[in-house]
Amino acid sequence: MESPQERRERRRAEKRQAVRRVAVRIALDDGLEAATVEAISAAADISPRTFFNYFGSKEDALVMEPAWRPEDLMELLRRRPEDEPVFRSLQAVMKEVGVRSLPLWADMQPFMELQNRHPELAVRARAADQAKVMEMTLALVRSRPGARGGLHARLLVVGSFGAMISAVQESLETGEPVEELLDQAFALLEQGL
Amino acid sequence: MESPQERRERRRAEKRQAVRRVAVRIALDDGLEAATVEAISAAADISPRTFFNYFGSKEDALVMEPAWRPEDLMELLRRRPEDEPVFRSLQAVMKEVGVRSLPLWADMQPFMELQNRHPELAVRARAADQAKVMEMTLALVRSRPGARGGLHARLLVVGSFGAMISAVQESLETGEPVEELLDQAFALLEQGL
DNA sequence: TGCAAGGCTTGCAGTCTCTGCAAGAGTTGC
DNA sequence: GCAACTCTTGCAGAGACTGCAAGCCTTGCA
Repeated sequence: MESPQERRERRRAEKRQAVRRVAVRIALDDGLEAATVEAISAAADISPRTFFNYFGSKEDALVMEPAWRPEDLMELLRRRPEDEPVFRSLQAVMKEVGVRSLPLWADMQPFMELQNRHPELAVRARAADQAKVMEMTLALVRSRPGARGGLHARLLVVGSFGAMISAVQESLETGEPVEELLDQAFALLEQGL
Repeated sequence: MESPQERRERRRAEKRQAVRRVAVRIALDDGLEAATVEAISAAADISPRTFFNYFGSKEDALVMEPAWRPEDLMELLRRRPEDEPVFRSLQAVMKEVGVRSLPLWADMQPFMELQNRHPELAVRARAADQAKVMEMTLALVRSRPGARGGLHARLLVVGSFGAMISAVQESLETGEPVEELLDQAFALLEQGL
């Protein structure tokens, strides 16, 4: 049975996705500059004001629903055993995050197409979250026993996130399973490029 | 002797830096939301319209002058010998770029402070260039002989840029020389984290 | 010195993103 | 069927950004 609370959340999520689809379609068909908030909300049959109840910014509606919020990722990291090597923790969490994205990839071809045409979109839309989570991850890595200097910690973090993003993009492009690609990516990082 | 052309360019660059300083100072003293284009240009003694002759966006004025444009970096990469291993080419170019930044770091303490408080600023301001240059680098890496698959190429690119950024930030924080840190970073990438 | 060409600065008007507020409509719980 | 709650919307306003055209200033040259 579904509680009213859950019901509301589900319908909200569905509406978000519906608006996203409309927005991306407009951007693909008529160009990015045609995808104004006014145009999107008209096509999605909501008021412009309501658009901003669903999305914090216009760009938000033009990129894929994120599979994780910064807090989620940090929570996953903190739950890892204290004595696990940091590299393994990062690998495990990135894998979890990558796999968790899968169900959201149902109808993402248009998103990929838009991402190819305007690669700066995702970066801009997620800049704040990205920066935040990388900063927190860096702090966490440094606090772990066995930290090997500032530069090493930084490389661990940028490497891990880079590996995840690379694996995801490669998977989207070639169709290979993300999990394997993630393992390969981390193996490359571990053993050297 | 200085040609009139050069003279104009120099004065333009000086003015850019002057406006930058003013903008960052306001953001640090009164908060980011107080740093409106109107406030900045008033403090810099130019009209708001002129502000946009110098900067493509407000955020542009709040981050450090970039040491390279995408074309510069690609040019550096293309000039590398054809038979050099890609990894070495990337290492050499990133080193060149890192070192070239040095003269621009004369009075960057305020920029660092702002960057610490709002880490998303630089990402957002440089998103388009960053995305563009990484895409082009990826294409170039893939076209080089000895390419080892899509995932490997992606990791080379994100790893190289990550190494450069990590080394620069670490150097800014600890005062260690960038060149050494860059070598260390690439050694870590090469031999494994 | 004086003038023509080209660059720089500016104001203006307009578009677009985004926000706070408050009114109204629809839902839910009892 | 009423009270509390949530959701949608309009409105007004701030702030980023752009194209255009007028005026100013510098530079090159006679």
